[in-house]
Amino acid sequence: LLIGVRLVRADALGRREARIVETEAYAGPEDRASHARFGSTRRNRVMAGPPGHAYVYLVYGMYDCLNVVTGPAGSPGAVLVRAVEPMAGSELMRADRLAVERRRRSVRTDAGRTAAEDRLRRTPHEALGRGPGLVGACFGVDPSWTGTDLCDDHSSLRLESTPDDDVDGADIAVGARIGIGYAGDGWADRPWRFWIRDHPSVTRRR
DNA sequence: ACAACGATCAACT
DNA sequence: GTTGATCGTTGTC
Repeated sequence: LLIGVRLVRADALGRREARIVETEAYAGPEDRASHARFGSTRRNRVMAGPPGHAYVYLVYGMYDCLNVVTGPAGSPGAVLVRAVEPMAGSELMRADRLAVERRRRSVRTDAGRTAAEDRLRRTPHEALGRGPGLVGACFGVDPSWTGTDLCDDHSSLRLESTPDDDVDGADIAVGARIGIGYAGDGWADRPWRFWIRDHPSVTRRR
């Protein structure tokens, strides 16, 4: 399980670090909610590769979502990082989230501009990475990051764990995955979403 | 070639 | 509780 593990991006810009507090599991072709459900394609082919690599895709035309490939090579699967708690480098996270807002506003009317920026300025620390699209924005990743070896200490984007990251099993809540109603009975309600109960950085109920 | 549709978020009522 | 923004991927013709 990835809950409690640190997501780290370290490069010339600096070091950002966040604790994973919410995830969702996606399986292979049999999972009607998984990107692997159509077999191997150019987009998802990394899902069938060796575990521990990044799979980043664009959703709704504007949000980049980060997944960690799971399972042995040949068995496609991935875990979506739905939310993180910032631990270090939150200035960089804010900067990249602002960059996303600026990108959006270039095709928007003047009216919405300052409102979005002001809101980000008021966004509390623990809410910076509260949502899969926001995780991607905080870490400045896009689909070109697909294939990055997250288990390699030399990768600028990687996973790290420390003894502090051990989570008590009793603190982990389980439920249905979000935003996959199209998958149908038996898959849409499959309890493959995991989060730290009552954690402030976990996405809210809808 | 073309049309439909999301593993979302924020701003509305 | 509803809706608009925005575009690559996928399935269909």
